[in-house]
Amino acid sequence: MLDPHLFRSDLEFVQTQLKRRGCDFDADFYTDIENRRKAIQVKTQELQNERNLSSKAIGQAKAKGEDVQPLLDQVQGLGEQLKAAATELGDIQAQMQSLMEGLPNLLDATVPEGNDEDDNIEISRWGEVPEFDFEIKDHVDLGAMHKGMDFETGAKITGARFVVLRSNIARLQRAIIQFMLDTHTDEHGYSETYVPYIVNADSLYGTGQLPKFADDLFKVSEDPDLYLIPTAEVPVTNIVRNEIVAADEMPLRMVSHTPCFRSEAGAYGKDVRGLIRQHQFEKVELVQVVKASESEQAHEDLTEHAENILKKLKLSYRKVLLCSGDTGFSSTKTYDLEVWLPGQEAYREISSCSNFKDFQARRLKARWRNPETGKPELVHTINGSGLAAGRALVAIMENYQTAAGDIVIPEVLQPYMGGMKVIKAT
RNA sequence: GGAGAGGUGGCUGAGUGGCCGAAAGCGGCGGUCUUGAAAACCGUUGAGGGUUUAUCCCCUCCCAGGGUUCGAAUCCCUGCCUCUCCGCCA
Repeated sequence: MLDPHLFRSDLEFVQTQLKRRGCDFDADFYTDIENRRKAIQVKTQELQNERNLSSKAIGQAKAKGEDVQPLLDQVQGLGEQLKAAATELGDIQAQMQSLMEGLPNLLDATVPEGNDEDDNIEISRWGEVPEFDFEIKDHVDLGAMHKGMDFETGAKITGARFVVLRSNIARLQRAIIQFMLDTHTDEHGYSETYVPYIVNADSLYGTGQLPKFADDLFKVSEDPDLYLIPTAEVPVTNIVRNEIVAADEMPLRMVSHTPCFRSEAGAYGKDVRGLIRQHQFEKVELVQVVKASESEQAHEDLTEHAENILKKLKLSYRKVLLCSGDTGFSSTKTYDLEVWLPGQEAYREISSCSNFKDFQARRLKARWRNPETGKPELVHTINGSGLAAGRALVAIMENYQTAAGDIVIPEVLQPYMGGMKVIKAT
C-alpha cells in the first residue's frame, strides 16, 4: 500500500508515477472520496466528542446524586446521528481502502520504461555459455533416461504440472537445497527459518498477493480461509507483521527452504514441457527486513548473494533489470537472474530479487523503533530467490551433461551427494 | 476428540459500568548524587488517526468482530488464539 500522505501532498506525482506502470489513476475520483472522507470524519469525531462529554457529565451528576433526566433528554437522538455518521464514514473508508490496496507500488527512478520482458535491460553476464560437440538433450529427456524424472506418474497421482523425482535426480535436488541453505547461513549471514506452508488471508494480504491475485493461489480451506504458500516470502515476511522490531535486531536476514504452490492461472500455454513451470516446486528464499536508509544497498547485496550461488555452481547467467511493465505489483525495483539452459538455448529466470521499500511494511504494520527519535518507523522489505531449486536442477542437468548422457556433479555439490562425482546414465 | 482456565502497554500483572489509555513492579529514557560507574532518589515513558504552519485540541485502540447502554477493558453473543488435564499420534 502506498503512503496516503503522499496522495494529499503531491497527487500529480503519484498520478504520473502510476502511469509509468500503465495504471490509470483517476485523481478526480480520489479527490472526491478524500474530501468526503475528511468532512464525514470530522463530523463523526465531533459527535463522538459530544457524546463523551455528555456521558462524563451524566456520570458526575449521578455521583453527586443530582437528577440526570434533563441531561439524558439532551443526548436524546445523538446516538442515531452518530450511528449514521459512523456508518457513512465506514463506507467511505472502505471505498478508500479498496482503491488504495488495488494500486501497485511506485517504481524506482532507475527502472527503465517498457511494456514487457523484451524491454528489460541486461545489466551483466557471467560465465561461459557451454558449447557441446554432440547432440544435447534437454532435462526432460535426460530425466527419462536416468529414470529420475517422471511427469506421467506425477500426472496420474495429481494432474498436469506435477512430477515425481527419483533416486539420484531427487537426491541432486536435495543437495542443491542443502548447499544453498548452508551457503546463505554460513557465508551471507542469514538465519535459517522454518515456516508454515499454509497461511491465512491476512498474511497474503500483507505481502500483496491478496486481494488482487487470488487466482494464482491454491486455497485449501474456507472458514478459516487458508492457502498454500506461493513462495516462502509470504510466511517469512509475515513474521514481522504487527511487530515493532528492536533496533538491535535490525537488519533481519532470513533464509527459508519451502515448497511453493502456484495455480499458474493465465499460464496455460507456457512451458508445458518439463520442470520449468510446475504447480509445486522447491525454492530457497532470502528475505531481509531493513531500515529505510539501508534498503537499496541491501537489495544489491541480496542479489549478489543469489548470484553467488550460480557462480559457485559455475552456471552461466545474466542479470536483468526489469522494466516498468514487467515489475511486479508490490515491487519498486526487481532484478531477475536468468540461467543459461542449453535445452532451450535461452536464459531463463531462476531468481527474482525485489525491493518493496515500505509497500509491504505498510500493509503488514511492520515497524522498527528508531532510537534517534524513539518512534516506530516502517521497515523496508527485500526478498529474492536464492535460488529456485527445481530450475537449478534443470540447469545443472542440461549444462553438465556428457555425450553419454551422464550428469557431472558440480564440485560444490559433491559433498552433499556422498562424494559422488558423476551420475551415470546407465 | 473430551474437560477446564485464560487473552490488558516493551515485559510481569491489577482493574467496582462513569473519576481508566488504564494501578503497581520490571525494563527504557532524562536528571540529582559521583572523578566515572553502580546503588539510591526524583521525573518521564504505548500505538494509529483527524485538525493545524506548529502548539493546543479532538477521535480510535485493553485478542478480533458484533450487541446492550447516555456511558464498556469491565455486561451479552460469535470467532480466533494460548495454557492445563485426559485420549490419540510422527
